[in-house]
Amino acid sequence: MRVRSFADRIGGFLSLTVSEQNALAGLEGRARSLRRGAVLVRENDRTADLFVLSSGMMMSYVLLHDGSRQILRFLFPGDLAGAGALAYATSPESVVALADSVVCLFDRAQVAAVMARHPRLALAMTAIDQAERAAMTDRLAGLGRTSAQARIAAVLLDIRDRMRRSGEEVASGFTLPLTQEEIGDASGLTAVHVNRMLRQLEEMGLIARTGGRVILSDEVRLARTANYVDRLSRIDLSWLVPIPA
Amino acid sequence: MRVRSFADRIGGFLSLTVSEQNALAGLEGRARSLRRGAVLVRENDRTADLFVLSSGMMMSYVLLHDGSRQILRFLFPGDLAGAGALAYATSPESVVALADSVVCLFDRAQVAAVMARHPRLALAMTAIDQAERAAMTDRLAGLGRTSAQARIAAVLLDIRDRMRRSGEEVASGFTLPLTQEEIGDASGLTAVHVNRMLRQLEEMGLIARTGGRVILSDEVRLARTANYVDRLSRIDLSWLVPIPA
DNA sequence: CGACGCGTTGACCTCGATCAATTAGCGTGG
DNA sequence: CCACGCTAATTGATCGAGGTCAACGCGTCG
Repeated sequence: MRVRSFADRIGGFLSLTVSEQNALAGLEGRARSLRRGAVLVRENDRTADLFVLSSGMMMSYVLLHDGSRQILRFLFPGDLAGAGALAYATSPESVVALADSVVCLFDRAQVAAVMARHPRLALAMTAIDQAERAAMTDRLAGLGRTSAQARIAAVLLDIRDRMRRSGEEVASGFTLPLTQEEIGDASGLTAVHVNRMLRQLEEMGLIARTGGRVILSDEVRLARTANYVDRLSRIDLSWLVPIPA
Repeated sequence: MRVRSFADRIGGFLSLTVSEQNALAGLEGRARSLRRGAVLVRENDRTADLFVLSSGMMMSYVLLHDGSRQILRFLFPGDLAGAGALAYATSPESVVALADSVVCLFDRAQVAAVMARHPRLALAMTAIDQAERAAMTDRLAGLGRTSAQARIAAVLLDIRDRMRRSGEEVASGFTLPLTQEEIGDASGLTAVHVNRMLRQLEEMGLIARTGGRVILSDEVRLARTANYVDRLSRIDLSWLVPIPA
């Protein structure tokens, strides 16, 4: 199983000073293991913790009054989540494990202290968050303005890229760790229609499926139909380098 | 015309020290006036600036390959935008003035410097950003999972609350500074359907319209049908207070 | 074996899109 | 003051993407 720390993630965008590395190492908080399906945070729970997913896979979502669910984000090793705790006393979203997972919890005061001492880390964190925001706006545009087919294609590409970034070896294909209902809740569709769109993408030759595995056969056309951009890969922190502590 | 600085906005959540006030005052950047319709930033433009809207009203949006538009956010005086510059060399979104407006531009290096010197401001900025993220997830859930009627109701409530926060006196009603097409591009609907939903809300007695003015006649029912939450009003930074510089 | 969750498929329906036409508001020039 | 032209709002008719409902297959687990 792939394991990633937050230091690994930040280090991927910025070369860290020893002092910064130590700060991040010292931050490694309370570890907690979660079984598949276990709920880490429930919407409106009182919470003061942020966390980094160390291994496994999780998702965050909100529930609407009629019981329907909108999945906001899939989490992979190295991802920071729960940052809502910086602004709210209670969580604006629920977080649940999609696979057996391990998380590292940090109290927001710890996070604040590290940010105060290491401005460059604070800025890197902010920048990564901005990239996630951009990814979210892409999803917003997808839900508001694109076809069911495009949304499914986008989900597939997004998960593939996030798996890769988290250290998984994803060559041509990967095992989709989601039910079609979950894909639907992420893309604003019903499970039934997700099924039809997967079939359609398959018939068009853009993907192939065998068992639980998905192969992105024609990434170029897939990315084009999805309007997809890998926001995390475009991060440019070069302007930040000349500002050491 | 209402004018708001970023200091006003942050000060609304946190009592600032003199040093912090000075830092924000010193940050007030290059002012720039924009006519209604003027484009401040275009998607993929090279940019290193963030900005605060001082007066007027703007919006950010992205364009899809087929030419359709998704409005991401409406900006009111005091709102910070362009934070994508912290992560990217080119803007992930376009920003345009919806009314004659004035903005204050800051280079990201300036912003970084202030954040480095004033950790509490950095955290407050981060927290406000988290609140905007929460608002965006609400919109995501709205687009993915709610009816056209609910989305329109949400847009109306959102704009009302943002106007209020920016200092506008919004009693029972306000002048909607948007075309129905813009409301549609914000909510993932067509202008035609926006029109029908406005009429429907009117017939249901939830809103009233006279000329360009909208009156939210039954806020309670409106909020219920919209699944609406005012994220900015729930920010709780009390935990931050005990960490002075 | 039976219950259950998930995937798959078909039949049908609805919400919102699309197409089209009309009306209202408003600034401009005569 | 009025004719014109443009943009936005409004309304009706029709279409279609995606939802809903229902049935069935298949694998897993107790």
